[in-house]
Amino acid sequence: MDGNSLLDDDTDTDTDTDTDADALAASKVVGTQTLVRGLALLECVAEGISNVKGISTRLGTRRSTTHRMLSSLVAEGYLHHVPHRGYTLGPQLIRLGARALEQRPIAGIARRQIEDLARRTSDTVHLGVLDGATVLYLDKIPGTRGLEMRSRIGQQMPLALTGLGKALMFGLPRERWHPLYEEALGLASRDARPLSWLDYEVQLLEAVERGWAYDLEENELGIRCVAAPVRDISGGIVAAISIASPIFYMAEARMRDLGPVIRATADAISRDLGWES
Amino acid sequence: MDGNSLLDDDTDTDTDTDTDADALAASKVVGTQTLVRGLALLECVAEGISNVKGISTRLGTRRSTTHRMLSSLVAEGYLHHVPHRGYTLGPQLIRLGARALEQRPIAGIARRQIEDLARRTSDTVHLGVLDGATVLYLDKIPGTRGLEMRSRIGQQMPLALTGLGKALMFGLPRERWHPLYEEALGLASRDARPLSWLDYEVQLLEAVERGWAYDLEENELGIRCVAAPVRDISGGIVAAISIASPIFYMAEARMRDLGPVIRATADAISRDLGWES
DNA sequence: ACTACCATCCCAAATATTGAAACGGCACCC
DNA sequence: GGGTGCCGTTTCAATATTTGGGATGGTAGT
Repeated sequence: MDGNSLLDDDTDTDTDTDTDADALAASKVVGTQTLVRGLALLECVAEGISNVKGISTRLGTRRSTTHRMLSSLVAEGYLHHVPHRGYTLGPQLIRLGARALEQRPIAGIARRQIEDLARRTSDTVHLGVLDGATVLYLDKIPGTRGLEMRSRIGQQMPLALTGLGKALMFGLPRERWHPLYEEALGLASRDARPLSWLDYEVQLLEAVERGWAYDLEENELGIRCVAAPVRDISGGIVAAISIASPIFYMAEARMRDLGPVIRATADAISRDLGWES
Repeated sequence: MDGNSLLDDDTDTDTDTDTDADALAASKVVGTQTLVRGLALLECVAEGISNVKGISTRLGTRRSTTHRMLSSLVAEGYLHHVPHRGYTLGPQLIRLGARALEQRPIAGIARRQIEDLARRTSDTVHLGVLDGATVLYLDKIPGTRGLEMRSRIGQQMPLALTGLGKALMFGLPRERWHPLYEEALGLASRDARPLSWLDYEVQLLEAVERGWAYDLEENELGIRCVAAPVRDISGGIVAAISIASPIFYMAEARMRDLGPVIRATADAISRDLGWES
């Protein structure tokens, strides 16, 4: 589907027609081909391929074509161009990204609540939604403990290895859990916790029962978090929030205490979204 | 229904064939027409036009064409589609927006410094760059005084009416000041301060001399700020930072004291960018 | 029930895109 | 400093791609 799961094949290798690209593999584009190509180009640049040649080979288009598309993108502000230096994502994307965030009602509605939560706990609070096999951070209120977390709005993390992600998985059918677990292990940054699938499933079931999820350094070393799902009027899970902190401030006892707290905030947001009881 | 009559400054002198669209007026598109149309479509949705009909008339394309482009955009995650409800900007844009932010070296380099500044002053600190006649917020460290400002990363504000913007104007040729001032008055949210151009110019000149700029509630009522420009290795101004706070915490005396402080941080960032002396 | 409007699909016409070639220049590497 | 490779840009004929009218089935809202 949206599999842009390549890491960095980058330079060269191909010689003649077909290129290495999966771009052609997805030749059964949905609607307007040219448009899809242009978007692929954007993602190319997003991945850091900043030269014309690299982009051409990656997309399977000739130089002049690539150049023409690049011109449009630059003219519209979607890309920034430093003449003999390369292309980078432009200001228009920053703007649209911000707009996209604004258009999510959840982000606005939850703002107050999670700010309040962050203030009361002094910890970092995240708001995230499901996006494929990942969790997409929609908002972040930094903690006031001095130490900053690496997370950023707009970032993505493997679903199954974050507290936020686990809370989102509450709402998914159980048969999807295992594939997500596997995929997360693949996406996992460093040598992740060797938590077996059996243990994982048991823990997730317990979390569902309990109403909130824990993350014990599975995603980021030294960081623990507690997370709970947010529901909308239909009762479905549409987002999740989490409280995260360095392990030093997150003893097991505190995590247990935080459970009902985050649950309360999550439910409050849910009620703001029209959820009942 | 929902109007398609957005305010546009462009020359709408021609007007003959279809719709009011300026899209056709810009028929001298730079590169690939289809791509440009798709981007225009994105901005349409960004402005809140969420139905097919509205978009069609705005762009001057027929329904089937519009629909085809929308399909592509949805399939790639750039738009989100709720079947009989409309289109909204999608997660892909949130991602790319975040990436675009990351790709700006300034944002990363300045992070530490402005975090530090925010901590020391307890106020909100902004980082912004020039974008046309507006200032584009690249980063924001919220203050710890409880009161939150409305600003958000990715947002734009009229250049001439913000501290950040004035600091950015330091680097612009003086003949551009007046048009920017005029444009800002046009963009100004509410009935802004009736600061005459003459007074404005004098104050800006003083600010240049001084090395930092003030904003006395010109942009947001009840908010004052102090701002200073950031330079790169070429000596040109590439960004600006500001300290903002509710007027209660921003007596004139404090603003004067804050001048050298923000100047020091701005210069420190500049040095990190390669600026010398 | 009835009337919009929306979501989709099809296909011939023609428009807009493509890619090859070419040229001047900049950059980086010997 | 000379060489070499990539970049930026333009041209043009061939054609693949987009276009849009029309037609259908469905969903909301009245």
